[in-house]
Parts: sequence; C-alpha cells; structure tokens
Amino acid sequence: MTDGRSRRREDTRQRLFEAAVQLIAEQGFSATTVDDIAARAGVAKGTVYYNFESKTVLFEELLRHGIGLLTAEFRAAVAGLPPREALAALVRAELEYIRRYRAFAQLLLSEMWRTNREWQQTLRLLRGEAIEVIAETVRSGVAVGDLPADLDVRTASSALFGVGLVVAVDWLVFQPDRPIEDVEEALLGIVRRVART
Amino acid sequence: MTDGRSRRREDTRQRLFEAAVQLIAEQGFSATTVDDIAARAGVAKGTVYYNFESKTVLFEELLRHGIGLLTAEFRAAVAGLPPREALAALVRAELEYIRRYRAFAQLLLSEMWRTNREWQQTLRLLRGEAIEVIAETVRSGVAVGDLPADLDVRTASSALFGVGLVVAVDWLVFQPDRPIEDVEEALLGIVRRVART
DNA sequence: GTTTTTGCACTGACCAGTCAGTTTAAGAAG
DNA sequence: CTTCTTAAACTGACTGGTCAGTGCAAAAAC
Repeated sequence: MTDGRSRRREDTRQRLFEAAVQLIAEQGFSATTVDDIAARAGVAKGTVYYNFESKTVLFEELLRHGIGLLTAEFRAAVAGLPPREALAALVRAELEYIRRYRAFAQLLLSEMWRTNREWQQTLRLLRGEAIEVIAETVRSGVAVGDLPADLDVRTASSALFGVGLVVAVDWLVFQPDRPIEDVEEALLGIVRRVART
Repeated sequence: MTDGRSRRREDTRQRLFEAAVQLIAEQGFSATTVDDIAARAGVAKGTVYYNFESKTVLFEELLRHGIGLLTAEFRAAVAGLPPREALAALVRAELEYIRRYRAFAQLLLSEMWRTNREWQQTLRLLRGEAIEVIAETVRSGVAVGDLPADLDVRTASSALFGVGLVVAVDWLVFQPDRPIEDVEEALLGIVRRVART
C-alpha cells in the first residue's frame, strides 16, 4: 500500500535488480538463491522480501523493467527515419543495448523460449511489444517499396531480433576479445544485404 | 551383441534421454528434478542412477548425443555441394533437425550461452564442432568467389547457426499454427539474399 | 515518529544421491 | 520342458542438505 517510495528504497531495489540480473544470467533462475542475490546486493535477506513479494515477482519486475527499456530504445532509434535506415538503427540500438546490459541480454536469450514457467505469459507479452516495433518498420518498408516486396514480415522481424541477440551474446560469451565494432559492422553488412531491393 | 539385457538397458537409457530432454527444454536443468525425469520415463529413481553417474552426467551425455547428431547431419547435407547450394542445404538441415528434435533445440537455445555451469566446457566444444562445418562452407565459398568477398566468416557462421535456432524455436513456441514450409521458405529467402555476390 | 533496513533464528518443503532388497533374462542342469 | 543359479537391471524408502519464505526486535535513515 505504501507506494510513496523513497529514493533510498528505489536505490535498494535497483541494487537488487543488478545483483539478480547478473546471477540469473550466469546460472538461471532456479539455480540462483535469494540469499545469493541479497549477498551480492550487499543487503539483508529480509530486505529482499520487504521490497518484493517473492523471488518470482522480483524476476517478473526485472523482466518488465529490462524489456521496457529495450522497447523504448527501439522506439527512439527508429523515430523519423525512413525504413531502410531505421532498420540499421534498430540493429545498432540492439547491440548498444546488449553492450550496456549484457547480463540482461544473456538472461533474455536463456529464458525467452522456455515454456511451463510462471512468468512465461509476462515474457510473451513483452517480447511482442519489442518485436512489434521492428515489425512496423519492416512492414512500412515493404509497403513503401523501400524493402524487398517478398520479405516475410513476421519471419524477418523475429529473425532480426533473434540474430542480434544471438550474435551479440555469442560474441560476449565465445569471442570476448573481439572488438564490438567488428561484430556490429559485420552484422550491419548482413542486414544491409537483406534490405537491398 | 543384441543381448536382451543390453537391449533392455539401451531402451531405458533412451527413455531417460527423451524424458530429460522434454523436461529440461520446458523448465531448464536446475528446475527439473531427477524424480520428474524418472517418473516421465516410467522408471524408478534408482534406475536413473544405475544408468548415469549423476544428473549432470546424464545431461552432458544428452548434449553430446544431440549435438553429435546435428553435426553429422550438417556434414551429410553439405557433402559434395558447391558453397552456395551447401549453404541452403545447411539451413534446410538445421530446420529439419529442429522439427525432428524440437525439445532438444529448445534446450540448446536456452542453455547454450550460459556461463558458470559445470557443463559449459562440454557445450563450448560441441558448439565449435557444429559451427565449424558451417564456417568451412562459408570460407570456401568466399575463397572461390561463390559468396560475397566482404562476408565476415566468423560472424556469418554463428549468425547462420543462431538465426536458424531462433527462428525455428520462435516458430515452435510463439507461432505453432504456422506451417514450417512458410518459415523455411522465408528463411531461405533471407539467406539467399545474403549469399548473393 | 515513520519508513526502511538489519540480523538471525526458524520452518517446512523439496531434492540429489544412496543402498538393501526384488525382479528379470538367459543359460545350465536335471 | 522344467527347475535352479547367477548376474544384470531395477526399485523405492530413506538421508542429509539446501532453500524460499517467515517473524520479529532493534537500529538506522529520513
């Protein structure tokens, strides 16, 4: 009921989010304990439960927060650009986001396609919102003739979203020595080829 | 050789693999209990431990088995084909594989990019073998001039591997009503565009 | 003086792994 | 064909440990 949340409390919640996202990205939701999260956040266990109803709720709010941010960045990236450029901007925005919130991206990649988990419904909805931004861009690009007419909007959108995630996380996990600019350049090259009319 | 005893044991192991792959795909490794696996396989818990050293070993053998199969299909798919056609064959092989072993593909997508797990080393190695088949094809295609010269081999290979997984699993999880042929056609269209010199 | 955090003991459910005992396949002996 | 023997395969109750979540008094922050 006490929704007049103080700055201090907001700080604590933020620290808990950060601790949780790192641990869950590394180990997965089930393997991560509430004690671990509290310890990494430098906070007592009771504080976790003072700030969140349960471990699951903490995770759901984390998902909402993280994907909300991504969707917002997608929206900002495409604003006012013609479709072809908007597409490149989306790729850059996605990589930039993943670079900034690498642990969250890793977590997303691992939990996105799971079934039979409590939070699946939440995740499905959020995914839809993020992909819709991509789909709108592709759709209008095809309509205007700025993108190839035979491009399948649904597949292309989920492919674009997915390929960014996979390539970037793959880079983080398996080729961390490689500069991100390389990866970005290579990926943009591929996307540009697909976008060619 | 075809001793009734060892055949029985092989059957049991197979049933355990199938039960484990389904459950782990749905819930993840940590959230899946050995009791669940035993129950779904229609076998007592002790039998799991009679056939496998531990839950982790069961999972590692599962990974080896599953990715070994995928690598073999990749090899068979590209055999004797010129690079451009080999690339299309790889996409088809990957989708066909995912259609046949959908739960395993889902599991792979979820566990592939995790860090800090006991089996990470195993997975890394196996992933390398599968992607190497793709990389060889791309590399020789670029060398022969059959694929665009500016294509980055490492990124393109992991992107191709990843995009297949993502698009196919995405289809399985979020658009199961859609015919696979659609998805395959759309994906092939995209890959063909990338392959154009 | 109200909100937030701490520290810590406690509970009850759950779960990986064990082990003493039972069943089964397959062959040997009668 | 029937009975006996053996080893492999399987069973399921049990153990020791872990972990989500609770309760609460005292302290710190605002």
